[in-house]
Amino acid sequence: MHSMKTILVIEDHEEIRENLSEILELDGYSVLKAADGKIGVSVAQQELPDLILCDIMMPNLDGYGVLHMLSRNPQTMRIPFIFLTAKAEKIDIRKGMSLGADDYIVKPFDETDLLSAVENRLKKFDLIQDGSQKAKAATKPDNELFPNGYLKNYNKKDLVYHEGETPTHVYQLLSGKLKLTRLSDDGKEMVLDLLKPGDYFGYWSVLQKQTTTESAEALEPSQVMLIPTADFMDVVEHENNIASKFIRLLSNNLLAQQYKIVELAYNSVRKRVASALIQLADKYTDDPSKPFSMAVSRETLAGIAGTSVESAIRMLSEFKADGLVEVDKATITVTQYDKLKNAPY
Amino acid sequence: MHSMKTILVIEDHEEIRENLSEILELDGYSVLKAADGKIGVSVAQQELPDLILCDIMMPNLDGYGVLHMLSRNPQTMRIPFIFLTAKAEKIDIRKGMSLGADDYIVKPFDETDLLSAVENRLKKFDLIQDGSQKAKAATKPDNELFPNGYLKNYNKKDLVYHEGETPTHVYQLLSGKLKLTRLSDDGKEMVLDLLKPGDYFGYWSVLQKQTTTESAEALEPSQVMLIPTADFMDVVEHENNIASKFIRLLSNNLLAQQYKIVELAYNSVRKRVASALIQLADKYTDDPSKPFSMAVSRETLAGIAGTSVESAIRMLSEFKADGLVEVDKATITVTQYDKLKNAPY
DNA sequence: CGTTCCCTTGATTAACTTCAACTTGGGTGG
DNA sequence: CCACCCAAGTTGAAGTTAATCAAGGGAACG
Repeated sequence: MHSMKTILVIEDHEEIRENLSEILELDGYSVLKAADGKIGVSVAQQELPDLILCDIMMPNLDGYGVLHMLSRNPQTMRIPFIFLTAKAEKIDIRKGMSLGADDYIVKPFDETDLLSAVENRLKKFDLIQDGSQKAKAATKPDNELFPNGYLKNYNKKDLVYHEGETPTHVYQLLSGKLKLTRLSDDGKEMVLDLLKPGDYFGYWSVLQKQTTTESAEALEPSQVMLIPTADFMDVVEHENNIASKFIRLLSNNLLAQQYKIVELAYNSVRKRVASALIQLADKYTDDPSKPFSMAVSRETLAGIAGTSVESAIRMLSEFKADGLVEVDKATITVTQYDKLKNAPY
Repeated sequence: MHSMKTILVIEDHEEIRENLSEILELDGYSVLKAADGKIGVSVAQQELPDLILCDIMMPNLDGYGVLHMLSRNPQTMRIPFIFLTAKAEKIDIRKGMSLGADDYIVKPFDETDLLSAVENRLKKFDLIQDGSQKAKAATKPDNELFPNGYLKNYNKKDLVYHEGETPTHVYQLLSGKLKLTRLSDDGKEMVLDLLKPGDYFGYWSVLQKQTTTESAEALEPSQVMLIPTADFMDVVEHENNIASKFIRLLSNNLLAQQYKIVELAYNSVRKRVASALIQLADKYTDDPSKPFSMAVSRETLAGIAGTSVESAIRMLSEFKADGLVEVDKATITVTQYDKLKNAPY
């Protein structure tokens, strides 16, 4: 498939390093290993691999340092560079991307994710001798829209995809709840949208042919259908009714976001938190008139409202004092939907 | 055309009232006149017109009062109600819409706009005996995408369309500059997007089949192509390549708005104003590296940044003091594009 | 030549974030 | 089962930011 590409793995944990190497070798790559940043840089400069996978947190020289040093050498600056990162370190992602990393893989990683990220980056890299792989017959069954779609389950806090990745799929949420979030420059998390079963997501990045600009995280155990991007594009470009379906979805999202923009610009935090609760209730209940309970972390709530966790909590206790909501541990119950919605301040 | 529909005009200024009546009568409507709100209400209840045009600012009983009173009477509550409003009274629009007005016409009004608004409302009203006007052959020339599009010129401050109207067209800006704005509940104006020649706009409302949620205002003399909505939908639904073009436009807009959301939620006003200037420069110049001058009112700038006019001005003078921009009357020149863009705070 | 609109600046006030300390609860390992 | 720990939630106090209110300047327009 690929003519023996060489990949350099820089990672201080032996177990992870060996695991990675094994996966890559099984897929037919030649693998170089380095146990810390310093070794990594020297190997990279001697061997000039086709791609580099590099951990961020390492003794001696960390991942940022490696990237920085390699990007100053003309011979190594163009080698595709993918960071490995632990789930927790949210803010780091932006830092790395701004330094010029090409992609991110979050540990613990999925085998498929890893290989497709690697493959994607290599493909993008040698676009010179490209252009020979868009054959594929045009046979589309009608009952199953996306024949190559497959299912995957996510647990609470799992990421379906991550800000800055190359999109590999388009997604449809089948069950559970997800949030789409984006980090600001100073690492605060803004919730762009909440998803409910049936919602498609992630397709805008595919349509714009750019890396994802937001992350998708499960709020509870969820089942998602993954549709390979090529599949999706194929269908959208050749099937009229599907195209217009996505046009409608897009314009719907667009209008919802317009509303959010105005709200964020000029409404008080109190109003925004109230609005966040309403949005949650609207998304996740059929009949908003009766009391609706939901388990939302304060952090998520703050992210929807676009405020600090502390402020969100303060507003929440105000609402509680006013008898609009009830709070029991993590469970928030909206008892006075209408009053909450129409509160003037 | 219409079987002698009756329209009631409630307006205290005789000149405007007569002018309106004349236009409507010429178009074949039967017109009733009322010189103030009180008279208007009694005429409406006696004559039960098919549609009511009503000024807002009036002695005795103002437009809101008229609407309120009529909406309490079962006989009159369903009569389509269109407000007439002077350009200045921005905030009033929301108030009226929330009271149940169906549409707005801004004075001084364009004859065509007036008649199409009236016609639209009447059409929507008797959807009972509707359904006999979607004939039209399917002949679409390829060179001219939208054969029924026509041109129209707008001067500075003119509105192409107005928040809350029923969309009658989809638009493409051919020359000039436009802003898309939306008012917050307390009447502050947020600029959702700036448009440059070539941009399509207003199509999202058409695709969602709902009234417009934003206004489009010319920032300088501009030429716009107006495409009837039916035409647009026809083309989008049946021509693959056009559909995918609009899919791309939509997803592009969507991503731009995501960015704006995060910025509004968590960035300082200083950053937002800087960002607004960058956005202006990016939109309206080909080479952002060289100094770029633009004539923007402080109000518009504040609207883009989502802040008060005073704050926008303060930031502007800070930038001036730092040598990043130069200001001469209304003309702002960005001299240090990069510094402005990358300023950390 | 007055009036209006837009811009600008200063002073005050209100809102919200940040920092820091403390509480609670759920889970884990001894 | 208890002790401990870590994460999430909560509260108070201090500090910052930006909106608001108020006043005045200057150009433009009739």
